[in-house]
Amino acid sequence: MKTDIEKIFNFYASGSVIFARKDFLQSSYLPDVLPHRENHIKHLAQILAPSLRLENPSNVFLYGRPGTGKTAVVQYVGSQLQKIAQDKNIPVKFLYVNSGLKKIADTEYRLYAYLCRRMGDFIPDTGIPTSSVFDRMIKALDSKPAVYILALDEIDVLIEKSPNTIYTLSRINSELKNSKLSIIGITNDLSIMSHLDAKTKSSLSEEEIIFSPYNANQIKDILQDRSNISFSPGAINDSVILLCAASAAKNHGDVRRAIELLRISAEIAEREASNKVLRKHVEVAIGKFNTDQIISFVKTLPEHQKNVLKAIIELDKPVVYTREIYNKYIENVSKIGAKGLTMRRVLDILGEFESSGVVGTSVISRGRYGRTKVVELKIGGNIKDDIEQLLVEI
DNA sequence: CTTCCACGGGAACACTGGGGTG
DNA sequence: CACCCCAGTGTTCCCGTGGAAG
Repeated sequence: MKTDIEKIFNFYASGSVIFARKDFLQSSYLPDVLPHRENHIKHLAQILAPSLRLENPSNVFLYGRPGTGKTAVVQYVGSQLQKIAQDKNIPVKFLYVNSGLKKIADTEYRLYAYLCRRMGDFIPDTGIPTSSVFDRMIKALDSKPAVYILALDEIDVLIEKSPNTIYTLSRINSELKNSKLSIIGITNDLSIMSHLDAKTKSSLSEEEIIFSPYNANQIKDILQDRSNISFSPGAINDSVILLCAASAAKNHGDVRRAIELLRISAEIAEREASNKVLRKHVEVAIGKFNTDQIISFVKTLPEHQKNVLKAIIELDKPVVYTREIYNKYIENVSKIGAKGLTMRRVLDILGEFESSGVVGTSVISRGRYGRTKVVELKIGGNIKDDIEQLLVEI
């Protein structure tokens, strides 16, 4: 026993034989080269270039599925622009904000407050009217003449929560006397624009760049590039990369997923004390990837949501109707003397489950017997047990 | 054509955690 | 200090509506 443990620790202590630079496989890592996105980079650079002559660049909208390089392209072009502006002493400021990040910039107030802070004006998390935060933001932006380029990642979150924010931002140049501001909107939700009025829509998307999913070959190239710098020589071979690429290509060409898959595979290999990553490690990683996602989702669910999910699982039928779920749910919670939520709320919770892929739903009309939602659990048999176990403890 | 029942949008509310002002 | 104002979240309440069985 003791020697086993010693073996494990010694193995890790002697350094990794697989990874050379593991941090290059982290999703936060921004590579110097973005293969197969040369045209997008050029296009965006052309749009933003006028800022270097202190002209206001067009607003741009970037569309594309997750993991198609939108964020990387924006950050890459933005940092290059910033660098050149700094060298030549031109007052161009590139501001990247992820407006999907909870509690940071996902509401009107928080976005303005965040921007103020970036500009050095401290704004508390709450307590001040939004309009005065807005005024302070304008003041900060206008304090010195500059061209600001504001990249709003996951802008769909913001649009959905408060279309008003986007409306205001798209008109902000009439409030600014000395400075100018252009917006880069980044989203993977193509339908989101329907929340906006025609004027705002056209002003925001003066230019549009579409990011189509990578195909398996392109993902392979990207993985190859990335593994050259991340792994020790010989630790990884083409067939492993191909397998990761194929799996990700099947999932809408999400390259982030491909890289993560590669990393997990390598971690599994390392844990098995193998000195190279093999196909079997990737196969394990693919399975682990899917289960891990659902399990961590269930783990972080609030109590009410857990109870609803529990009701669905306990009914144990291929498809269930809302009424059945609700009755079961009420039955369960009243057993522990709790009150339980309204039907209306449960309906919304089912909607939340659907958007996270745990269930599939569709609305049908059963004629005389009214309208109902058909709910189908999308959790496979093997993880279902794990999840039931998680839910028992509530 | 009627009838039924949940769907789903929207308003309103409660509550939390935090202002600024006198 | 007390007091009222502010934003955000999760919830309830209200209600018009879709659409196939009967």
